[in-house]
Amino acid sequence: MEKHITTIKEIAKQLNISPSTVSRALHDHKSIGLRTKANVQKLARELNYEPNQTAIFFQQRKTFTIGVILPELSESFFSTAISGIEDCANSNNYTVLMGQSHDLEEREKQLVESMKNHRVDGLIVSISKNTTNYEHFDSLRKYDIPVVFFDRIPDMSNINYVACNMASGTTLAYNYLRKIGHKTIGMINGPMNLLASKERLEGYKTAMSKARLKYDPSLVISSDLSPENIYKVTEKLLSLKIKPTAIITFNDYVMLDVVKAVKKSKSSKKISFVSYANLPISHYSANPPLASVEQFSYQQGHKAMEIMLDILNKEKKDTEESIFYKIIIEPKLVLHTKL
Amino acid sequence: MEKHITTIKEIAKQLNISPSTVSRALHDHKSIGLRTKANVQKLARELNYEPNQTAIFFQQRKTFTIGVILPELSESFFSTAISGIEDCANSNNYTVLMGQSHDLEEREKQLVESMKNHRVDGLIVSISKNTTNYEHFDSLRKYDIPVVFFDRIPDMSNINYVACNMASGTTLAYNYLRKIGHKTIGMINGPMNLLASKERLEGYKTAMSKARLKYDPSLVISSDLSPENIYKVTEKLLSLKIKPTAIITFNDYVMLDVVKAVKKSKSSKKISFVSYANLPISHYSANPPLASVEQFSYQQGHKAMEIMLDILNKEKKDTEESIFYKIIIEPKLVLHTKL
DNA sequence: ACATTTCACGCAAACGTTTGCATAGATAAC
DNA sequence: GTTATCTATGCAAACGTTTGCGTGAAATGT
Repeated sequence: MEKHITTIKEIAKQLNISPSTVSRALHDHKSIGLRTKANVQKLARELNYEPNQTAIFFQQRKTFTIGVILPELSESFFSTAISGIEDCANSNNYTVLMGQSHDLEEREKQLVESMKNHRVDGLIVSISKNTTNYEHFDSLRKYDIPVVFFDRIPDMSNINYVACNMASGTTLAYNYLRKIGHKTIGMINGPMNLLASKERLEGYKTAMSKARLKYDPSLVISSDLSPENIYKVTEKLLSLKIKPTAIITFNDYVMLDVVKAVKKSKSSKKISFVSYANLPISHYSANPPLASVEQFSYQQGHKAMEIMLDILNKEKKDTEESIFYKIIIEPKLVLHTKL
Repeated sequence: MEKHITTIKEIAKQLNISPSTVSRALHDHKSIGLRTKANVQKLARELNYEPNQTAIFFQQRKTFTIGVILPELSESFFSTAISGIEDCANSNNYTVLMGQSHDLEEREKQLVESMKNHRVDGLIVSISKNTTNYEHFDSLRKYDIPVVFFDRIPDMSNINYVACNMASGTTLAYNYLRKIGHKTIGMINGPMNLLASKERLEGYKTAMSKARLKYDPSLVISSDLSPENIYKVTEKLLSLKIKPTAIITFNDYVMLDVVKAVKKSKSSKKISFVSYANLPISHYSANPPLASVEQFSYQQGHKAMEIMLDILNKEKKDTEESIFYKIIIEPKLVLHTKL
């Protein structure tokens, strides 16, 4: 393995032709003679020529790279989602540049900056839960870098996104619990600055009003998703005069903490759970949810990337019509059978 | 937001100085006068100058990008590991280019190729379990792209790697099970072409020989990790004359399938498990393992990146001594208390 | 006052590839 | 035989940045 790196120039020199001819020959350009084309391709193979992408990226002002920023890779929802993104990207010859914000706005900002400087062709983002300001995404417009949000999306109208309809998911969950006999159904929600929390609440209310029931605010409690806080709000829920017999939890991680809290409280009654599937094996757990709202994380990621490709291809044709893609994925209620 | 992108050349023209001076001024080069330095920096800020990394990458033959290839992002072991990689990379101004092989050798090859063309500065790899040939990594030497393997490492000597000592982990597991009274301890291992499987077997044997026990091969069965196969080998293990009262499983995913199989078999005896922690919440499961061998995935990823940085910095000094980093992380046995 | 050093900056090449335009020769059209 | 068309190729610029080398001018030394 000689350490020499073959360039177009060298091939040109060896064949006594110009670099442009070599370049065109390698691209199978029609204006190159069959003879030279064959010669070039043969020599390229012999010398083990490999195009220098960094040069091409620079020259073409296109990197075939998509930036992905998400809160936490170790959260299974996101790792599954990025898996979908990567699969779609890869089969379209794009690669994925990745960064985690760890739910810090500052870090998210830095990552956007970094991605921008890397000249990614597009950015797919699930925003940090602590992000309140979205200005750092504005600067991307200058470079024509489109942004597609998924799952955790900012509350703005002029954006592309793909997300799951948490409202209808919650309605499904509520209706299911009623159907199997529960009368008092509580909910431990997330922080209200998240759209996802608002939607859950909305779905909860919708289900009740459709069933002509009166909404009792004390049955729905917001938490900041920290274990301590979840413990506190669970106690609060269990101390109500009319205790819930079933609880809808913001997600599986929350459920696990709620289960713990319930155990500690030594509540005599058995409480049923419905959760949102962040964890692939939540139904293996000791006190599994009766059902989970499936959010199709892989599909969300995949779809986000599809949208991105669409946008990038549209851009080429320079149709300056700013249409925003807003894809809503309908969640499904998955019933868990006992093992 | 005007769509104009400021370059060094423009700053130069506006100030009537040369681009080289601007470049140096922005880099705080000592040979630039304080006056001009200030002027340049002021104008750069005003015009919102942002360096074009693609140009820099090209010029410097350095991309500050690390490629990461691993089998499956949705496996929590790997998503946690890449989280560690990314954190370390990010705090050292590197970004991460990511690809999953889905355990396919062909795909892995393509990814290596792609990463090479992207001119990543280094490559961190956990090889696909179906990879038998490692030649595709050779071509990286030509570009001086160092490779660091982690967790799933090829059986070669001239490589850098960081991995967990599965042998001693298994010994720990075995000894623990003996200590709490188990006499017949089975193991459901992975495919023997994986080093990890060999090590587990080795650790199993070591534990036995240290305890002056005779190794019974029928108690240790290899599986190909597919649910069907796991089901089959579990049945085989349960049909032995002297049935195991405890089973060490290759990892948590395997354990879940084994638990299922045991349930189906309606074996009267309760079987205890010890597993290797791939899943963060395996101990929440209905039939949780008594203990898990903690593999420190985050730390493995982080360490792999640290090694990479070390190699890249050494390279700069051009010391042509090829030393290979071989980092072994000692696993820990984590005992699970019942919820 | 002259030699020498230091300072502050500019010139130009280089990194590898692509592409619009020009052109020499060949072929075809009339 | 002249003009028009086509084929196959080369030239040179461009993408934005960095850097070795050169050079006037100012500062320092004697």
